[in-house]
Amino acid sequence: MNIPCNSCQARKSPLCSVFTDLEIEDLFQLAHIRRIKTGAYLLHEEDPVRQVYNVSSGALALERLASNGAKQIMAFCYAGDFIGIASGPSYSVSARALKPLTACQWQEADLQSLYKKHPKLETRVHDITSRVVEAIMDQLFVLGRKKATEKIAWFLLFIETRQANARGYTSAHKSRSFKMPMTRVDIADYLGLTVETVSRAFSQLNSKGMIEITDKWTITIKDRAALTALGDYTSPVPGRKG
Amino acid sequence: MNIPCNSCQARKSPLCSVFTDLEIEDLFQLAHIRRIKTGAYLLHEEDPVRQVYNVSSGALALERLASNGAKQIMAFCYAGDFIGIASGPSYSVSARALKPLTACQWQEADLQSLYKKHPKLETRVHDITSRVVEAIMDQLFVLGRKKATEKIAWFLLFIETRQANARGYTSAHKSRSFKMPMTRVDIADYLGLTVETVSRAFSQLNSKGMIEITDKWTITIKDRAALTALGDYTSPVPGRKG
DNA sequence: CGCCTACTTGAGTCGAGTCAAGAACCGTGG
DNA sequence: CCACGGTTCTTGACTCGACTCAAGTAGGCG
Repeated sequence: MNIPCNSCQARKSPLCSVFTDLEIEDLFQLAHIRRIKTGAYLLHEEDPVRQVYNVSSGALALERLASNGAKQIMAFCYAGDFIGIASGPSYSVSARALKPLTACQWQEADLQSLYKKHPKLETRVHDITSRVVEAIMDQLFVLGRKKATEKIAWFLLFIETRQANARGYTSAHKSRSFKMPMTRVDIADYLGLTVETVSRAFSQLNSKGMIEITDKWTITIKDRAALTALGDYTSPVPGRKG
Repeated sequence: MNIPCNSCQARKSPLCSVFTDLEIEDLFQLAHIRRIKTGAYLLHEEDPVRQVYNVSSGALALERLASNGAKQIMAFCYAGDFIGIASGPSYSVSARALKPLTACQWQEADLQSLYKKHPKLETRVHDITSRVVEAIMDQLFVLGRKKATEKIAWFLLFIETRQANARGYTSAHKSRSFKMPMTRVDIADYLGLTVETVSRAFSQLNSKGMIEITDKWTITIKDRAALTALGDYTSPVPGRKG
C-alpha cells in the first residue's frame, strides 16, 4: 500500500522512527491529516482531550492565557513533535500555528488499542513525555534565573539546535544561519519579557557582533563561543537511558 | 506477611493506591528503605539514573544549580511523590531533604520486570509524569508572568493545597493554618526571586491582613478571596482523563 | 549565654517595564 | 508599478519594581 509516511518530515521523529514501514501503516490507517493555516489554533486549552497529534510540517506555539490577558508560551513545536497528552480532562495549553501546519491526528480513544497492538508506541509516547519534562525544566531555569540578554542568547542557541534536529529528521544540513518562525512578541511571551526588551537584546547582540540579523526572521550566529558563554547554554545530550 | 506499607503515609498516594495489599508486597519486596537527614541529598543531578524513589515521609526540593552558583528549585516533593524518572542518562535535578526523609528505593533495572508483572504500574508512573508536566507549566506561567507579591500569594495557596493533599492520603484534616518545610531562600529559589523580596512580600501580605505569620514556618490564610485574586490561583481539577 | 543561621528592614541602584514615536515590512488594491 | 493601511519591529525617554548592599533582629542549639 502507498502511504505518504515515507516522504513525511516526521518519519524519522522519535515517535515514527521506531516503526517499520509495515507497522506504520497500522498507525496511518487510523490517522487523519489535519491542515491549519498560520495563526489558527489546532487545539484550545479548555478543549476536552479527544485527539492527539504528531506534527508533520510547520511550527506551533503551545501557550496559555491568563485572565488578565498575559500570555505564556510553554514550547515551540516542529515536525516530529507529539502533542496532546494531558493528565487532566482538558489540554492545559493551546496550540497556535506559527506557519501553515500539517499534522497527523489520532482519536485519543484509538490510542489505547494501538498501545495494545504496538507496545513500543506506549513506551515511546511516555519517553517523549519525560523529555518534555526536561525541556520545560530548562526553560524554568532560564525564566527564573537569567537576565534579558542571557535569555535571548540562550534562546537563539536553543532554537537553532532545535530546528537543526527537526530538519535533521530528513536531511542533516549544516549552516550557520537559520530562519525562525516566531515573532518578537512570541519570543517575549516564551521568555517572560516584553517585545521592547527582546528587540533591544537582539540589537545589542547584533552590535556586539555575536549575531547578524539578515532580515528579522533570519539570524546568523557569528560568535558562538561568546553567545554560549553569555547564555550558559549546554546543548542537550543525545544519549538515552539504558 | 507483615509489611509497613499499610501504615505508610504514601499508601494512598497516586502510585501505591492502585495496588491491593497483596500486590504491594511484590513492590515492597524489591524496595529498600532510604533515610536521609535534613539538608542531605537523596540524589544529585549528575548521577546516573539507577534508582527511583517514592517518598514515604518528609519533604524534598528538586533543584538545579547553574555554573555561576544560581539555583532554581523545580518542585517541592512530599509523601507520595514519585521521583527519579529521567529521559537522559542522569537525573537532571538534585533532590535535597527539607526535613528528615524516608523513601522507598527501587533499582531502575527492577522497574522493567515490575512493569511486566504489574502493567498498571507503568501506566501510573507515566500518568505521574504527565502530571509533572502540568505542574511545571503552572510554575512556568508564574515565573514568566507574575510580579513578586503575586508569586508569593500564588505560592502560599499552592503549597497549602499541596500539603493538604499529601496529608489527605492519611487523614483529611481541615485547618486554615499550615506549616511549611522550606526556608525563605528556598521559596526565592523556587519563584525566581531574592530572599529579601520574598521577605518583603510576606510582610506586605501580613500587614494587609491577608495572611498571619505565627512563626516563620507557620502561616494562616486570613483572607482567602483576596489572596486568590492577587495570585490568580485556580486550584487543580481533581478530574482524571477518561 | 553566646554563636550561628535565618529572617527582616532600610537605602540606593539598576534592569526591565511602560509609554510613545518613528521606521521597516507586508499584503491589498488602484 | 506605486500608494496605502496595518502590523511588526526598533529606538528613546522615563518610571518603577526587584536586586544589591548593609545593618539589625529573632530563633535554635550547643
